[in-house]
Amino acid sequence: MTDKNNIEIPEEKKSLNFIEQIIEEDLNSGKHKEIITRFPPEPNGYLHIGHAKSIILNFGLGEKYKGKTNLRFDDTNPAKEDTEYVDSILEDVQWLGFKWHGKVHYASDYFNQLYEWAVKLIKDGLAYVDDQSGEEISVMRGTPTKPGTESPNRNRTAEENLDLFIRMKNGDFKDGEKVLRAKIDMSSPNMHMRDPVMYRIKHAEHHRTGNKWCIYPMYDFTHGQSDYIEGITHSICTLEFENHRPLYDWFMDHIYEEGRTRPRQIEFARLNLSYTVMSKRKLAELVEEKYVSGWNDPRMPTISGLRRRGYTPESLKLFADKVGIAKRENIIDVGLLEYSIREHLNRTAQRVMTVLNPLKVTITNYPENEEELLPAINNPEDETMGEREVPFSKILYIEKEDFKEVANRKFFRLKLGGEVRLRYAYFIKCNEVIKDETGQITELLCTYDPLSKGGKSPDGRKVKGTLHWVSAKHAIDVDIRLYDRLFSDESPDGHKNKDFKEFINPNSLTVLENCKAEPFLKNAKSGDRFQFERLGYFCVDKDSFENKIIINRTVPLRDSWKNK
RNA sequence: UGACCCAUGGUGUAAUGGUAACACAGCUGGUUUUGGUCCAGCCGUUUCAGGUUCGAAUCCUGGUGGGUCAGCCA
Repeated sequence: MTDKNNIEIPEEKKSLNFIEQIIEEDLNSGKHKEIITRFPPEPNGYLHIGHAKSIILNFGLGEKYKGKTNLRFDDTNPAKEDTEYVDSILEDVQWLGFKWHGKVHYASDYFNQLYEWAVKLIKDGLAYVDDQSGEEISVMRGTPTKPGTESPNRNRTAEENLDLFIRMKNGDFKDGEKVLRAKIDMSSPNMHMRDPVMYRIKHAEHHRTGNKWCIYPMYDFTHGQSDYIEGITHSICTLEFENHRPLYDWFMDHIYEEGRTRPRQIEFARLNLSYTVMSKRKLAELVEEKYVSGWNDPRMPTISGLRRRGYTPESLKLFADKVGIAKRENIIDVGLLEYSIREHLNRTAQRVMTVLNPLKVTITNYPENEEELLPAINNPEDETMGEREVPFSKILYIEKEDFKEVANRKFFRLKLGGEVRLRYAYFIKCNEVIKDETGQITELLCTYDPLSKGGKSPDGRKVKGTLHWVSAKHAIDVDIRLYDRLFSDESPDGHKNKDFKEFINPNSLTVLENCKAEPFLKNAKSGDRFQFERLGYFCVDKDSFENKIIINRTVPLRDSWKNK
């Protein structure tokens, strides 16, 4: 490699994360010819950006290593699950641009097989039916530092256990009356190994199996086996399942058949984002208590919320890439997410001029009924997007905050007696300020320099500021929703004795009505994204109707002018 | 007073025993018909203490700090 005669430039190899390293080892060693991963949501809520990280990881690995990725619903708890969530999850995964291999899988598809494995474990003396109440079981389990106590039912014969289990299945018992437990070790230092419950009785209707079953397997007795059935090679989950891995392996040890693919569980750190909460329970609370308009409120960190806010699938992939994969607990600065959407939209978004808080400007030396069309660049980062024409006339709107009667030299926008450029139009100079009785500025009287058409100075004189503007006569009215972070605290659920809702930002939504937009926006459709010059990236909301366009601000432009 | 896991700039992620790299944030400055973009520079004696080694962010031991586990949730 360091041979001086060797003129080969070593390939710049992007470093692998620890999961990719494991996969490459497994592929190189021949342990697996092909990898199969899976994304296994429980359909009991909407997906959030943390799930997006997991989806991108699992499907990304499948693509990178030319393997497969399954989508499997972990639907073993009929009390909490619903097809509404199934539908939203399907939509979100597809929106992110991923295609699962084959059909959609459901853990409930495996209930028969799971039942048979349970019977096998009973016959092998590795599982027993326990009559104790939930509370008794809990007490008998001990604590992390004190070993548990064995159940009085622990040494029933296989025959008795089998009979009882069949009767559980047949509906002979009420909810909670009996459970099936694995017979492992009540004194294990790992709580999960203290005879974990495998099956519980729930007389509830399941969203897919209806009333066929009244016993349902627990997560631990379902997940690994589902992986096994599907031939999953790498079962990737978050850190809190680390302590479950010995149990995952224990069940696998007792059902595994030589020659089949044996799945391996690998854990990575879940995503945490600053200034928001990520748990399904807390997000549901925000929805139920109407702090937001729904799961897809643009302030929510849900995939559907981000989508409505204007985030693109590409931006979330860019974000996931920057965030990386590791085992360290983390809180990612929400600024990184914002950077990611700017990065994508800067390259792709149509530019347009819109005035949020209009201030009337009359060009006193511009002919009364004259109007002209001025060419404007659609995206300076992408020539192929071409140009459009923007109408100019005597009466215009500029942004209120772009004018100050008097200001220091750091303020290089419009001031009384000062000159600025109107983007793609002319240089204008402000000569007079008109105010109402209360002293509020209502109008500016300006003159333009006809020779500066297009914004180029004819005599080489410079202006420091360039403003966006809209012709009053041609402007269309739009309503704009400005969003700020939902919480005012960096880690709203990180305070011991405080409810996360105490940190809700009361100003997370500002609605501006009758903003003035360039006519180009007339035909904008729900979901269209734009850069409003000098302001930020915006996305047309689905709430828009016939003749009123409603627009969400996705994210402001970076602003290095932090005077004010 | 258990088991398992983690520890590198403000925030994340690399460096796989051989000069601590990249991104974001922040701060300077340059370019610019968006105070955007783009470009350049600045910003860490790798949690501590020992040990192994010619050489340690990396391996070993111990400490400290943090996380997870006591659902018939996933």
